[in-house]
Amino acid sequence: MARSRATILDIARELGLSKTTVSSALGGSGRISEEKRELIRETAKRLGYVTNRAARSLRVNRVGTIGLFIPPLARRLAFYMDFAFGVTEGAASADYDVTLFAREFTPERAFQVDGVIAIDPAPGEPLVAALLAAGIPTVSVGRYSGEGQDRILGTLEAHHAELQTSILDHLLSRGRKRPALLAVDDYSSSWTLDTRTNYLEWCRRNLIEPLVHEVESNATPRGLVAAISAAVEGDGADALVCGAQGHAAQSQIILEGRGLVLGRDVDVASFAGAAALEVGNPLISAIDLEPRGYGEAATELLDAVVRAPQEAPVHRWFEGATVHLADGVHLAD
Amino acid sequence: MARSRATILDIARELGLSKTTVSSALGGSGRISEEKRELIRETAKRLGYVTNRAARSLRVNRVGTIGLFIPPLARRLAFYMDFAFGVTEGAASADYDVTLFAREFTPERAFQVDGVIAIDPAPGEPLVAALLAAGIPTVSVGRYSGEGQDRILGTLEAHHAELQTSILDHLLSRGRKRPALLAVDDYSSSWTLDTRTNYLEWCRRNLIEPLVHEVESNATPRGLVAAISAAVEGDGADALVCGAQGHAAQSQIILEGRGLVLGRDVDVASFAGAAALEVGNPLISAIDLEPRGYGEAATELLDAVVRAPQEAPVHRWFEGATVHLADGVHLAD
DNA sequence: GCGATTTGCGGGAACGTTCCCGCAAATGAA
DNA sequence: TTCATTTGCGGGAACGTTCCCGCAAATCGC
Repeated sequence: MARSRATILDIARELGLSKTTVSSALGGSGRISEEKRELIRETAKRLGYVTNRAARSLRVNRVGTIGLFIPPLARRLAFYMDFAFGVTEGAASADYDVTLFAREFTPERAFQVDGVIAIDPAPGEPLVAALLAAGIPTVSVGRYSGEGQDRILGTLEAHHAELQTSILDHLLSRGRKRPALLAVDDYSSSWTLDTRTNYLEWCRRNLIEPLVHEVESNATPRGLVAAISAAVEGDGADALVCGAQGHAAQSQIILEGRGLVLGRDVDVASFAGAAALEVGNPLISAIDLEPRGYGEAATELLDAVVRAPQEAPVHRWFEGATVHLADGVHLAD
Repeated sequence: MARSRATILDIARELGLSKTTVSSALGGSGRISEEKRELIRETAKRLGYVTNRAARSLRVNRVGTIGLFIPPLARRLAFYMDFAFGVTEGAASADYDVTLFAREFTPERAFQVDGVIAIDPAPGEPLVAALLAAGIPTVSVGRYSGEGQDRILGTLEAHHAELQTSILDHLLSRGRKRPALLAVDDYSSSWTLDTRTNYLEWCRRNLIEPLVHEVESNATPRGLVAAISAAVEGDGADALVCGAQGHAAQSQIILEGRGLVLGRDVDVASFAGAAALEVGNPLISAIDLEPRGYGEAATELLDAVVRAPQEAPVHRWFEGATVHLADGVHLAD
């Protein structure tokens, strides 16, 4: 496509100025009279000028692109999709584009990025290890452990443990003494792993018998039905805590189909509430992880550590995640 | 990040050759002795050389990146996520990176891409219109109609109508005379619109009373339950055809919760089967849209029309989508 | 009114590639 | 041997920016 765009030189010629003047007028730097600057801006617009990023990149040694890594098994989840578009939005305001990482990362076929965001990488995730080994500035969302972890420039974390604990505490305060965890068997995301240990830890602290039921991450509805039966009928669980987006909503359907009333006969909660489906659902307690804001925050962190390199790795908390508690009917104790 | 990578000149100096020689050895062009070419390749690897895409782009006037547009309301659907990674994979083998389009496209803040893939754009979608107006090479997956539609370089289509018809025919052949459509109210994707008209058309041809029930695209489970009740109990539907990924699986749960047996009392089908959940589910008839392959095919089409510009717009069919029919129990007529 | 500083702008090099051309040496045909 | 062709490689320019520096003219301090 030989679409020859107007260059800075075209503008300069048009106005009888030099490219230096035009460049600094457009870039905001340099000492230019305000009237001339405005004139240059106008003609740039008129000629349909758009700055050639390749040329700029070459000169300033900065690509203007950040890479995004999402764990393969997690890619289909709406949460990560929302996160991705959050990153894209944050990136846009910092003048980055976002490239999706799918293929392998090898020295020969390296992506050309200023940095990358890796969300919930499993311990030792090969792609992240390769990035770190290659010295690509990398920020992790959720802790990364494994090969090269000391080369991570920054980590963004949400208060997963506290939020999850507050949900469990709420259930307990409502008199639910047998909350079961419906966990998924996806170990490619660190979040899944952390969730489980946090639940077990909470049970230990509160002297509550842990009831963990595993659901295949891409199981048929049957699998969920079986897990719920095992929990409610088998174990006598009085509350269901779901570790995957959408599972709480599906649980609601299943339980109501059996004539149970949510908030009275049984409580349902989600550690990763899907928008509308679970977050905002008055019968379900759910953590709203605010994926878009999370993504934007990740971009800000990456931008910060890339711009102003720090001695030590930077750690930041993401404060946007919130918990929505369903009150249900008052339970007599 | 002042990570100074090895350049072509470093290799040239190291071997006492000229940059031209090194460049053509690495690029595969030019007349070079095979031994020298191998030597150059080795030292390139040894020095950790990776070609600077900015410099190349500047020289050859090609960016090496394609943009991907997904309708805002559809972004959260797993189908589009899979499609996106299909595109990314196809792009990788053609040596492209993939940039996600989230922000506006304006002449001043233009993305720097060689072309873009727009999937299921609604008629007149503003971003697509802007791209076409700016002369960005654009390929549409699913027909695009509206402003600038004649500037579309290529269109990739799946046999949605035929596949959907074959599902409806199958239901009919099993004696289901009152199949209801559970449609979603998302009009930002052309696929949704086409699905509905195709269903109505089929009903007209087969003298069957159309039963359309609308579900909010991000409704709570309650909404789906209500729609199903209205269809099955209200309208006496004997089959449910779902127009959104995941709805068939949820329908299964709801119906089984009511003691109905799928394939005997009622049939369930999906026009957009979710992997594992619906496609491969022996009780549900589902169209497997093969999103990954679809994405790869889209990349191939874009690459083709960008490389070798055609006179007329190119139209291609995607043959990868398949339909999986659930037999259920034999129904006496 | 005179030197010092500031303002407004331009020249030129550099970023790392690719590609056109040129030129010597090697090879071929006669 | 002689001339034509091929082979192997290098010089140099160009892609569009940015940025360092230089240099007049204008402004300022006293």
